[in-house]
Amino acid sequence: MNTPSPSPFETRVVSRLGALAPLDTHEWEALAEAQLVRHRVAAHRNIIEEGARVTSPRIILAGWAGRTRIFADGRRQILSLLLPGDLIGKCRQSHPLAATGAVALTDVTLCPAPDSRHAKHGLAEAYARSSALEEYYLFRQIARLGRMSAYERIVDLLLEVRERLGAVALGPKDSFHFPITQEALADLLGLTSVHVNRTLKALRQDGLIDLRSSTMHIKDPAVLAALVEHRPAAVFEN
Amino acid sequence: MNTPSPSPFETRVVSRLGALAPLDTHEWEALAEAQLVRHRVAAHRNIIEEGARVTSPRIILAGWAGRTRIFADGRRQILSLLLPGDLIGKCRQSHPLAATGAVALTDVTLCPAPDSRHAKHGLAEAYARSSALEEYYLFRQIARLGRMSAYERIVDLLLEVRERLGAVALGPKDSFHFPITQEALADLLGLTSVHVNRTLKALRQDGLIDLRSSTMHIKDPAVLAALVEHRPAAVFEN
DNA sequence: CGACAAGTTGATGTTACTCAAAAGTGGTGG
DNA sequence: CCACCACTTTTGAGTAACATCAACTTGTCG
Repeated sequence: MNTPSPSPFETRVVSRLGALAPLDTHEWEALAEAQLVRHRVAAHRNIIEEGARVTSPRIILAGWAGRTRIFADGRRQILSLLLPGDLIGKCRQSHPLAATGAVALTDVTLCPAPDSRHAKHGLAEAYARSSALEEYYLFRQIARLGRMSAYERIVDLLLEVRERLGAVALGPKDSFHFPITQEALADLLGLTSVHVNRTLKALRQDGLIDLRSSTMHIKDPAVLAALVEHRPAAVFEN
Repeated sequence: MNTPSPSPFETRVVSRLGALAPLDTHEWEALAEAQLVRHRVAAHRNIIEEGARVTSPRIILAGWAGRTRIFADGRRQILSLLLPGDLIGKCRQSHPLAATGAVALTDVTLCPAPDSRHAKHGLAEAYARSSALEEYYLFRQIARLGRMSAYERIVDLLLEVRERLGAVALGPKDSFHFPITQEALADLLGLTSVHVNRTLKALRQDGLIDLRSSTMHIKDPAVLAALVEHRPAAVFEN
């Protein structure tokens, strides 16, 4: 459960927060220290049970997770994707009403998120911005599910993941690790895994992507972006 | 643009905030005063343009509105419903990144939302809770779009509206004013207006609802709730 | 090498979309 | 009060997108 020192990769992950707002040395230290207390969750395991009491806030150091809503008959909707650097467990709202579950889509490593109340303004600011971004992606997810075809949904999601990972873990030449199963992808995009499979095949045949052994390579981001009229990341000033 | 005194109805609307958190007399006064400055937006008109600069926060006194995302080819997705008593324009997050548009689905009356910074803790608390609720409904909207049939989507939405209006404007015997067009309903639920029409017909034939001249009557809420395994409003303890 | 999860493919069924037109509704001005 | 208009609702017929069911194949890991 504990590992001596954070890897450079994970340090980079936590620094996503630093990119969201300037942090002072005290806050950087708090983050570095937080990383020493790791917690791992195996793929397919729940990180938070749906309807559970509020847990203390955590940061995802590695792996992909998702907020989930499970139906009584077994249907599952992944409400939103949680990627390395994302906060989970909601520092954000004093009233964590939205008791959704969270599941590890791959093996996931977590660490506690430093309390922003004991910190300077910077960390609280970073959390607030992270939360604002999260809301932006929720709206995007709604538009995707409500008004896009299967083909467009996948394209739009790929662009979103690329954008979100960009700050953290983008590989060379627009390729990145894409470890999610087609089953999970289906639950995220409101489709069946069979249809996801066929649609990915179509994307490959159209020469838009190259997906092999969990590595996604986007051949031409601009072409994808045009398909879903994607405006490059709503940049926020200040 | 100004009307002398708030009607009892609208007073009741603003009091939704009072139901979310206890307010002191000073805050009640601020709310009462805010209502004197009205602003009307006709149906189909935009309240906020998509991508516009942040506007000052407002409260919906009357009418229905919706956050929107418009696609270049004309497709429209209503991201969320904004009902009387709801806040619009986001007091909530210091970083209003999510620059969605907002459209009046019916004639809408607005008033400015009192600044919570000048107020006691109560008002800020009420805003925070309102915002937490909003997030809850966003998650619900995602689950609806991603994993429910047209029939279920409408049922689930009706229960949500009933629940949200309940605090404010529920008529006698589970009937309430339901002024939204089938076109707007379609854009909200990710369907076409034709299919919404047919599905409403099915709901009527199944004896679940009675919808005449914009008045929705739910015959047996429990039956509807069973159809979508609806748990009665996530009540939040202090 | 065996076992199990994940990916792939085919055949068929269903839900929801599209196009098109008719019928209802409410508001406005003569 | 009626005639007209625009908007909304309703209905029909044909189609496309996606789901379902059921194999079979390919990886992965012990």
